[in-house]
Amino acid sequence: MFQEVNRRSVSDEVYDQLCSRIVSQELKAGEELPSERLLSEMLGVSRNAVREAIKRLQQARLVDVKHGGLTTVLDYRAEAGAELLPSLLFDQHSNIQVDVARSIVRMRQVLSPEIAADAARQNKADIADRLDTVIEQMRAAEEPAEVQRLAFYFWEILVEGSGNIAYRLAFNSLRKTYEPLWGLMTQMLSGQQQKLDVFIELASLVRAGNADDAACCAQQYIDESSAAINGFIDLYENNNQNG
Amino acid sequence: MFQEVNRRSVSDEVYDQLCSRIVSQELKAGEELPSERLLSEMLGVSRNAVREAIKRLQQARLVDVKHGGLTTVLDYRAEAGAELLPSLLFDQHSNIQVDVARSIVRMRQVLSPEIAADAARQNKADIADRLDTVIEQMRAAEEPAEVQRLAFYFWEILVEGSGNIAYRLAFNSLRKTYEPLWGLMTQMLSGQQQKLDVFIELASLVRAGNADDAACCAQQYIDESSAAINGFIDLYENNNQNG
DNA sequence: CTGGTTTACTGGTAGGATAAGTGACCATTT
DNA sequence: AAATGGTCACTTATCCTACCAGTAAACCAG
Repeated sequence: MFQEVNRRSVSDEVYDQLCSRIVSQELKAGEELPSERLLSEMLGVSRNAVREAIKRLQQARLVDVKHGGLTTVLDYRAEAGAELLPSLLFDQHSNIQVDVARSIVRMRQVLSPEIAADAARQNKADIADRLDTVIEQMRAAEEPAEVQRLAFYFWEILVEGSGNIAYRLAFNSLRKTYEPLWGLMTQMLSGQQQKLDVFIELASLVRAGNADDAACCAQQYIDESSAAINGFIDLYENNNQNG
Repeated sequence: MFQEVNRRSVSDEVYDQLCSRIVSQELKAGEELPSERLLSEMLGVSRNAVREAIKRLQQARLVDVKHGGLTTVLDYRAEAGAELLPSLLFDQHSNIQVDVARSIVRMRQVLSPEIAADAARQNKADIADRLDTVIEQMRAAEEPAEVQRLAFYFWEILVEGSGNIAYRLAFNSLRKTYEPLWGLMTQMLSGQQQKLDVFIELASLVRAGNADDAACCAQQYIDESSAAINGFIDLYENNNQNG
């Protein structure tokens, strides 16, 4: 009904502006940013806000700040981490960058089978229990969007269950990237997730500690899911080229 | 002879201190940070420095800042991205967290074969050319450390060649994580990389666009490499338990 | 019980003062 | 002429004070 008002701080605004200019190559690697004072003057904000924004750019390894010298732009492809993906998914006109989208789908596709395998190897009953709980909820759910949400939650549990913090954090990054597309995703995959068989099988394989079959089962599921998403990405790409 | 002086800014210091307290669960999820004014007083720094540090914590999704209210600590396992890995690798006493180290090795192990396959699928001659150049340099290199460095560079090229930005950024995160261990790594793997056969074969498979064999070849290499590293991690763990 | 007001917190923004690093330039020395 | 070291005009780093704005709880009037 009512959507929360979008309240953004000045320094967020500055950060986004600089970040998008760097990502869009408008500010190329090796180039120098204006000085903080000049920037704050040009943007009509306090130096404080500019400093906070630049600190964040520095943390994202998008710029190199040198005391007494100018701040230089770094090559984000070579330096930045996975936390940059959300900024890369959309260009300046809010169009989806299809190559970025495909990259994310692909990475998810590659990691998922091994995550399932590792989760099975842990052989922890509580993980299987949690998976079963989600399956029950999926059975009870009525709306496809709800089933969709639970399906992603199922995977979150598997990731957690793999006991691999690198998987976990990488998946957090991926999740943050496709979060703005959540509405689209549920539409795209609406006709798919109805059959719970795969989830049930996966949960039982994890409970049995059968890593190889779990990987195989997961791969089968994730390949289908990825193909579906990629189909929509192709569609989006073609539509955007024509219109 | 002379080593560079370690110059760190105040806000970096504040950030590290808060970050490590959150990661070490000393500040648990859901708990509230002291107010900015109080923090700046307790730490003996200006409020400005505290604000810059908190902005970075916010960007790393370690805290949730609410205007007019207190900032609360988030569950970093559920929220943070891969950029947090470097902070997780060492605990407060600078001991390596072996489970984190194993996680990183594992993720690298899982991704690498598919990266090689995707790079081969691109079928770009310039990638193969660059790989060949590195092989020549490896042949010419004398010190094992140099060969080691080039081996990692070889993989960087493959990652770039896969055309997958998610791989690229994830690998950047991994690289930043094991960068402080670079000295150790070269020692650990010193007896291994001498044989260039695998690299030569990989480069030729990429040139031929043979994705399946490239994946297989990469997997063979990366499995050996991972086993070697894991062996050292086990050693480290046992040594640390005893002494 | 509801809705407004006050108050005392919180974070957000602004901009000045001072310290300190950097690099170009210049004077001195050799 | 070349090397050394000082000066100066930039920059960022830090701190400070003031004020704006949101929050929540206490309080009060209808």
